[in-house]
Amino acid sequence: MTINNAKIAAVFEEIADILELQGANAFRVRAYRNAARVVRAFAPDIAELLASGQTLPKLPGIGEDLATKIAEIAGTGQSAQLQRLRGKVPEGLPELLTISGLGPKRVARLWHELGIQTLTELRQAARSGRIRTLEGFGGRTEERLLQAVDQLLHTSQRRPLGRVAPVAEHLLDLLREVPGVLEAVIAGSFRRGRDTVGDLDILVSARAGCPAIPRFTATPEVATVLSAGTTRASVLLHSGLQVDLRLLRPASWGAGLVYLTGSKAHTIELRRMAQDQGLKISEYGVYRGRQRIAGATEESVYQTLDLPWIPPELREAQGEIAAAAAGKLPKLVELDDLRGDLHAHTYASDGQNSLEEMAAAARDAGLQYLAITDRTWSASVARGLDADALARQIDQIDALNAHLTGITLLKGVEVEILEDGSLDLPDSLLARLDLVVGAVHSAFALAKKQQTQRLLRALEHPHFSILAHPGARLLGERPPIEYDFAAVLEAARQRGCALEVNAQPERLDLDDVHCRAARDAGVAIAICSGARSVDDFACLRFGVGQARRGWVEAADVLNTRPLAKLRRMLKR
DNA sequence: GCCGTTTTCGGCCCGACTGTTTTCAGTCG
Repeated sequence: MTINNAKIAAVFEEIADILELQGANAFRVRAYRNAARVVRAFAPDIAELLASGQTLPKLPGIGEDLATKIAEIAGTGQSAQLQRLRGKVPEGLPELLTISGLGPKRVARLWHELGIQTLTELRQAARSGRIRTLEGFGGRTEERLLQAVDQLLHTSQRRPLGRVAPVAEHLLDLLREVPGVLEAVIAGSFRRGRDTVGDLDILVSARAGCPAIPRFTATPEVATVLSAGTTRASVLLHSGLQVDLRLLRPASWGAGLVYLTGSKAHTIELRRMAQDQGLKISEYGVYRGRQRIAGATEESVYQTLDLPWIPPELREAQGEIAAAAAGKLPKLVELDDLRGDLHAHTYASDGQNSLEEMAAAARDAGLQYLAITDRTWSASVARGLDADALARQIDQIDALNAHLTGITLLKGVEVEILEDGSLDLPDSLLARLDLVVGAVHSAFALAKKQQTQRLLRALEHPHFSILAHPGARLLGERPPIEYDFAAVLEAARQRGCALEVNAQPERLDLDDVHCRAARDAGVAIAICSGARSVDDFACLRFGVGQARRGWVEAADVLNTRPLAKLRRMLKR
């Protein structure tokens, strides 16, 4: 079994859960959770790093003890501490912590006083009315727990950002119509552009007496009201999605935005800095003593700490605050910087529209060029292109370009990277194209070493231009393939190939962490829609968001180049 | 468990909501 960073993080999360159930010091628990977060966001594969004799660099929140534990897990795949802790609590107990409304104290009491160890036992106890017999637990609590268990069993956790966006924007429209509402935005991980969101955090700026909360909880989209106070409400939609609404006065708008946008780690870092300066930051403002000295805008909050405004996508406590303090924040790529799209399909393979329709839609989306990259014959899609069909499409595109205005089509293909790393079309044909996009769509479970060899061999093909969705993941459906990212990155750098950020909501691949590593390595990034219909160019914004989370600037992105320059780069 | 040009000990972000409390603990974000 290979130990990747995510697995090391999972060990720390489990240790934190069990310690919490044992009533351990809350800050010690936090240290483990913090370590899990830091390890997960660290791009190099730690197990490989250590195996190759290198040492783990100093990471924030990872001291001597945790560094030793990381080395143990990376080397042996085990944690003696976790083994020991697992013996102390029933196996199913940590899972109970995932129930909304149940924390460590209550779970521990349910276990000690009622012998509840699993979700099923919790449900039975609630149904039979045993929970309300405990001191401090009442009938309401019992009822809510029952609901929460059913909720947990019936809904999946995080959802792709691009799938939630339409719902989010609809709710904003509703809220903006409520009298007294001045502004409404989605904050939280949605605003930070994370690839998936667990819930929606809506922030509303309103005058006193604004009925936003009762109007919100009464909308037909709401299935269950979890809580509703004067400044805050929490609901479940029929889809199971949780939405939290927060009401603020205009004077607190900026402070509220900072707080509710997070991330939690970023917020904590800011609040700590404020403490050092004798200030206090809350969602209502920045205070010196009782006096509010800032808070109406986000800029005013950061300014009290002598920081420039930090783009939401960077707010992950990954060095952005230090960069801001040093005046070294990146100037992040924006949607408008994209001059073209380098990955799109037509009905020649698995797309739904013609060359002409795709060209027109791309032009309407503000693009100057569009690469047509249909799938090839060995793909598991109907009508994948063979050599003859691709040759015909090349001629069609040449003919079409002769009278297209405002947009240029580039000749490309999304070629299959076969299991052995060969491509399913001959180099002689690929040579006639403007660019070659290659991707893995099969044999996802190859061992890491073989998978790496496969990708490295593909990158060696003389006409290979862009490695599409390198991890081949599908959010919520398929985990990323296992491969040596550092080796692939180095090969791409040497060969002058780009790595794609595929903007399809289920892909967003490269992810943020790998975007940043690619940028740091000087490997070009291509932000592409992978469009299969004329509507799909709209998802480019999610790809841009992912790149922004990876600190990517316009100059790091292949398709921000003007066409002439792009052609020169592709020739190399 | 981490961290430190005021510290190697003693701190560690801050506030809202709920339920069952006669004043607050637990949970959440």
